[in-house]
Amino acid sequence: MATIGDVARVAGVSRSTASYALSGKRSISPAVRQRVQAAVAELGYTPNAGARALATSQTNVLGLLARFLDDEFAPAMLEYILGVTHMARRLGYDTLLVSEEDGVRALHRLARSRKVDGFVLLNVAENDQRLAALEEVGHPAALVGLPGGDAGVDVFDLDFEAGGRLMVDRMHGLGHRELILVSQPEHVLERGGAYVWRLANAVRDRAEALGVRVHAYHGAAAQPDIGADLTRFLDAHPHATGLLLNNEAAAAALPSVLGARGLSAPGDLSVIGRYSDDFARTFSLPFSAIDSAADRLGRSAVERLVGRISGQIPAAEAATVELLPPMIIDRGSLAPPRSDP
Amino acid sequence: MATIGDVARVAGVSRSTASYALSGKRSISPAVRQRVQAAVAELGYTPNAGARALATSQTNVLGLLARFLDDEFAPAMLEYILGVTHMARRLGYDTLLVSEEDGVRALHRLARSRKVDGFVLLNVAENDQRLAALEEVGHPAALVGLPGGDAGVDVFDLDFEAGGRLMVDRMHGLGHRELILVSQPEHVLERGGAYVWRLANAVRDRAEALGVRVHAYHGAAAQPDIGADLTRFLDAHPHATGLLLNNEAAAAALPSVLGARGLSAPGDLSVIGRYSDDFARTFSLPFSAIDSAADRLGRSAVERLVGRISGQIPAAEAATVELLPPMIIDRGSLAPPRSDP
DNA sequence: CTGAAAGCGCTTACAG
DNA sequence: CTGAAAGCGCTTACAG
Repeated sequence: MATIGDVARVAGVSRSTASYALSGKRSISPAVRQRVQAAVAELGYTPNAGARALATSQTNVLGLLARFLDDEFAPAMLEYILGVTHMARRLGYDTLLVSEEDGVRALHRLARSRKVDGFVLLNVAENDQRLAALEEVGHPAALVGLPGGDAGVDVFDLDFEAGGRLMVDRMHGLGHRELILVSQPEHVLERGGAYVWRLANAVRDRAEALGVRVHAYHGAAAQPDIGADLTRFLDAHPHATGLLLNNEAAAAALPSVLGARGLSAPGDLSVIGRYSDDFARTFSLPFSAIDSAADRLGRSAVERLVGRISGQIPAAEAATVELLPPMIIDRGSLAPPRSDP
Repeated sequence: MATIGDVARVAGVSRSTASYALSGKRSISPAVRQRVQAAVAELGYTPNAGARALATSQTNVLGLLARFLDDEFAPAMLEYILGVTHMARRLGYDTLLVSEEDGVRALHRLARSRKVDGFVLLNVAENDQRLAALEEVGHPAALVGLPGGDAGVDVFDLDFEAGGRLMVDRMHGLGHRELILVSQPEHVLERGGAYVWRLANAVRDRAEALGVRVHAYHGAAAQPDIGADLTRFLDAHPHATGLLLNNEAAAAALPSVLGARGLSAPGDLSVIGRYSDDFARTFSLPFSAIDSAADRLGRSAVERLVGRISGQIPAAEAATVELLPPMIIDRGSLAPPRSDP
């Protein structure tokens, strides 16, 4: 493998000149620059990452800490991951994907070994153990998911409260006065999945303010339980005309459940979900939904993180919380309630 | 951040002794070893990865080259990825996830910069551009997916031919004599998704040998097209009693399609799919299926790759092709055909 | 059983 | 505008 020494020799300059010619950190005569570039091309030179990391204390690698939970919807995680890897690459970074259980250990290991320049944490919980570790190690970081207290680092998330309000407003505007809300399982919530109650509380408050009845439930996160749950909820509230879903599995199961009852949306029931457009396409979900914008959140987190690492965002600049305004992607499952004869 | 020099000073030994005490590469008096270990614990010492990589030419990082295709089923990829990251970590490696379009470029970049010790290639095509690049760079590698020619590196895949035979044998054994096969879209095949025709051809040959009629189709990879496709296939062959699916989207869409027709499996139609258990659970698919064993394939690939990297598998040992025997996970969608009155 | 020293391949003050 | 040299933090022959 060619080294900078080889490049220097071929170009007939010193190693430092070769290095500067490549980094552009000091002015170089055009002739020399040309010779160096030619040598690089001829030798297929690429700097040794370890040597460069040792010399500069920069790795150009980001640590991506995913957190997979048994009772959550794994495929959704992939979109965040791809958002992160794509933006990272675009900005000149590679991504170390960490899926191990013990995120705290991983953070310490990667930070202390200087394997990465910063971290993106996915699926951040209300009371996330990893935040304390993050503070200890002192690496730059960005979170996807809004934690409870002050994180001390940049945070990106969908505005789930606004999402809850938006769901109710839309239904109310169409004339619906009795709704069913199906959230993620209580396990998710107890474990710190704050987005569950943030949306649910917002739905409740807004509904109350508007005089809309809401029956709020937690549903299972997988089949066949969630199908049975949905059937039960629909049985219990025959006069409900709108269904709000903050639970991917419920959305995926709904077509069969409606089919089995001979119902269709929006004819018999208006439906709003909350999931990604990708998810909708993959599983043919014909329901209007608030876009979870996973890809975009991943990208934004990386953009900001790299800004911190590179110093483009001054260290003094306080950490921000960026809550993405929810947007409903219309797939035709919303209409005024059927006026019963 | 503590260095080996700090450890040496605190332990009262030389840097080389500290290093050897940690690596165990030469014998160390128990007393010294103790002091070094105590110093490590006290200082929270972790070796600097860049420095170690520079000194040893080993990074303890694996490059994972995923390949996401528009018309393939992305969530399935996640299982391979997790199989890889989990086994890698267990063996002391981190995983660099590469999702960029141009896999060939990425291979060169990572190999030449010595950022990784070896590569796992996912979703390998019949005629995969990345294989030539792999040979050029000379890094150890393992493939998930069987390419056309001789890859020159270790290959892991599901035995799709045996899978095709197994599907037909099972249906035939139950008494079915007319089947419909729904494969991935032709795009997938043309692009080099050899597993599509490997399974399809095996189905055709076995069926012919057993005197079973098979209507073979390609179906779309997403909704709503795949739903329409399925409906069309079922309409065209009202006497078919068995359905073989080598197409995840088709499996996901089938419950609604059957529901709409008032059909159920296996009462009206026996069904065998080919997807992972995880997929079945997530989407509540009630169909018996050949397990795609993504997690296991990812793990096996890493195990072998690390064996090559570490030299535990001698370089002289020829590359192997490991085809996993297919296994049907029974979910109750298989029964003898209804004896029409 | 242990230490002093060279070397891995870069970058970057320092000097001219 | 360019070069000689130090230094990043490890590992590992070499020497005792």
